[in-house]
Amino acid sequence: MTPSAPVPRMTRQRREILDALDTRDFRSAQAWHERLRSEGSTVGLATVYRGLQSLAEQGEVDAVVAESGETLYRRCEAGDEHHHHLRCRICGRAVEIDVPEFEAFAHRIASEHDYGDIRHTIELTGICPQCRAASER
Amino acid sequence: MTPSAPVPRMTRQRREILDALDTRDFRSAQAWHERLRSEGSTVGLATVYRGLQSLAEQGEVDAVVAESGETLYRRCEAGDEHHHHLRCRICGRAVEIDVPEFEAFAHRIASEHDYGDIRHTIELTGICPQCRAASER
DNA sequence: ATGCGTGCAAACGATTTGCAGCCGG
DNA sequence: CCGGCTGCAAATCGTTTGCACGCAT
Repeated sequence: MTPSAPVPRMTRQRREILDALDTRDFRSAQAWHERLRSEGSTVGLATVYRGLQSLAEQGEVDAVVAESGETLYRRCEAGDEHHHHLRCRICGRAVEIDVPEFEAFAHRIASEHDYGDIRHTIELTGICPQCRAASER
Repeated sequence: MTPSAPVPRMTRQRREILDALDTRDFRSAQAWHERLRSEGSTVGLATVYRGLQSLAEQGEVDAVVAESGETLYRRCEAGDEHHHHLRCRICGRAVEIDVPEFEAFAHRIASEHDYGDIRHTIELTGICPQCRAASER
């Protein structure tokens, strides 16, 4: 089906991006770029954008669109294909959750309305313990 | 709790925006603006943005962030406070669905992780019957 | 009268793209 | 060697904002 996209070339900057993606936090492309620079990398912002995009296509990273409209990325949990998160609206820290029943539910609704090629996003956000403590003083 | 936000003034352009919001489709602020102009209104783009924002705050319109990052709006179903949609990725047409079990689920997960002020977004997208037919020829 | 709402254009912030040179395969 | 990858800067794009003026209250 897929006309076999060319395998991305392994360059220094691509490796650096991969290496940087070690935390479990969602961060914007700009934030990742900033982090890379602060660690001595000379990678360009555009390259980080292009790299994260291609990694997202390969399923190497998760990408979510925040309410602000900016896209946040983080390394994907290896293997596990489909998952959702509970993300803190303040610090971005996220924990993975699973919504077993929901997958089935989505498809039932979809076929009920005769919609095809179903895709779903569940964004669960809140304020994490640390941020709650910080904000209520 | 809320320090009572001032009641929006009812101006010609605000009325026009309200009037235009008659379909059940999600559209971008720019799309609504275009529609208003094409119907003879002279309302400005910035005003449409400001108007839709304030309407969203009042709960008069729904706002969802598309994958592209742009915000889509449509009139809210009267009364019904919380709901979700199955939206066509091609034409934007959406049907309202409800996910009764999910509300409870969201709060269980939240308290499990000690997150507060929980908010959730469920975006169910697919290709509607018409668009499927159109695209497969 | 007062000051919120509006229009316009400039400002913005995130992301994308054109292009010349680099370098991994 | 060659085409994909990179960096940079300029270009887009959606959205926001500053400001002077008009109009709803």
